[in-house]
Amino acid sequence: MNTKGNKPARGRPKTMSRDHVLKIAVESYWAEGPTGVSINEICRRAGVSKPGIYREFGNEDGLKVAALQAYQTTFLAPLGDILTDDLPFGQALQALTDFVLLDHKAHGLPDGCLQVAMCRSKDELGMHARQSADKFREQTLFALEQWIERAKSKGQFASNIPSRTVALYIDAQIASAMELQKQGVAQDELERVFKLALSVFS
Amino acid sequence: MNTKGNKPARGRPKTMSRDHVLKIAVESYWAEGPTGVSINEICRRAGVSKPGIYREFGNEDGLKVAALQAYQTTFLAPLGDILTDDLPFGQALQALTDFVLLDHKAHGLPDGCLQVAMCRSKDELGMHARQSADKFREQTLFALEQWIERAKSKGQFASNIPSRTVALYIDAQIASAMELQKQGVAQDELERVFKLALSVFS
DNA sequence: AGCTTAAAATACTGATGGGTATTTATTTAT
DNA sequence: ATAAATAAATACCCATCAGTATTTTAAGCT
Repeated sequence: MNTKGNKPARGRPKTMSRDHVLKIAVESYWAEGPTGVSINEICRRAGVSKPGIYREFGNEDGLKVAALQAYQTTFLAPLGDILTDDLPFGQALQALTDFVLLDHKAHGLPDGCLQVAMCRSKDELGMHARQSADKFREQTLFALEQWIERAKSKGQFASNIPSRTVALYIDAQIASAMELQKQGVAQDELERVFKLALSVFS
Repeated sequence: MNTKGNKPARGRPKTMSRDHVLKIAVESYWAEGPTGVSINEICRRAGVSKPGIYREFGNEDGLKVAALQAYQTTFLAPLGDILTDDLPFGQALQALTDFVLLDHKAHGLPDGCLQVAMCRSKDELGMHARQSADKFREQTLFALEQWIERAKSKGQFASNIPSRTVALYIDAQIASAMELQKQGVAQDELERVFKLALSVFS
């Protein structure tokens, strides 16, 4: 909430930057998996003491929740926008393709998707991180579903396949594409695969 | 190789069953992930001492290799058969669907796919387990590719999409379906999603 | 200056991890 | 009987983990 907002009346001034720690945590969990990095290691990388982390985030679960939410708002917001912007269906599909083909390596960011990774390693996570991941997944599936519903009602999606089914399918295609990216599949190959996946709609 | 084949001339007779330990290991890694269960825990579950495991499998990496290979031959062989049986394309697609829709829970087995899980947690694995997972993945992609090539040459697959692209796509659909199963998605919903995925070929 | 407040850093705890040294038990060969 | 061989079981080693108690440092307040 406040990284700098209200300075307390007295006491030793805070030197640890919550945002800096979060950035390190997001990139670490993103690159190495939510269970692949320890708090000790994150402390080392962020140049911060362990009690500092615990004062700021409570416990490991709290850090993971904060990292996941930071990831969601920073890197997954564009996806939500595409689905709620009410674009013509074909245009939205193109935007989806662009989103998926974003070359993270070019921006110095890991491949893959932290949200997907958290969902997958659900049972090695704390309660709150699990809940946060589940909730976001639900919201995304719902947004996909509503988007398909709208496309149907606008006559841009001619099919009697249940919207929920289509939502699950598209969600899976996005996750798969990001997985392929992580595996090092070339961008043009990735594009062919994803466009093949979307070709079910034409 | 030999669980009982050659009995050594002398020494205390072996009581530990390699197959029993492997069965426990496969199910444990399958259900909880290749990094989600420790050797200590597998010892407990198998009712076997730790040095016993190390005598039999060398180290953790060796146990994972053995478990993965047991999984591959036991549960993934049918997939390979479908691809090499030279069935008519439509029939092979149906067999693929049946394979994916196998209800593991009904057989008391975990959902998801250990092979896929191993590939995904590659960088938390030992060298040999990683190599074994990679190799099997390559073989599967190659089998898929050849299968598509054959369908093309038989005129049952009319498209100019590269076979490698199609192979990556189908591989992703199988993995996605197993992931959905693990998430508890209903069988009929799963079937709709998978058939939607395969509808790109008709 | 001295007191209070709060964060930083160090050092610790107990549990668990992978892996192993050592001892004990059970067999065959002499 | 005893020695050799081999597996089983116990007990251990050291690293690392999540989490915490304790002390030190740096500020404001009086």
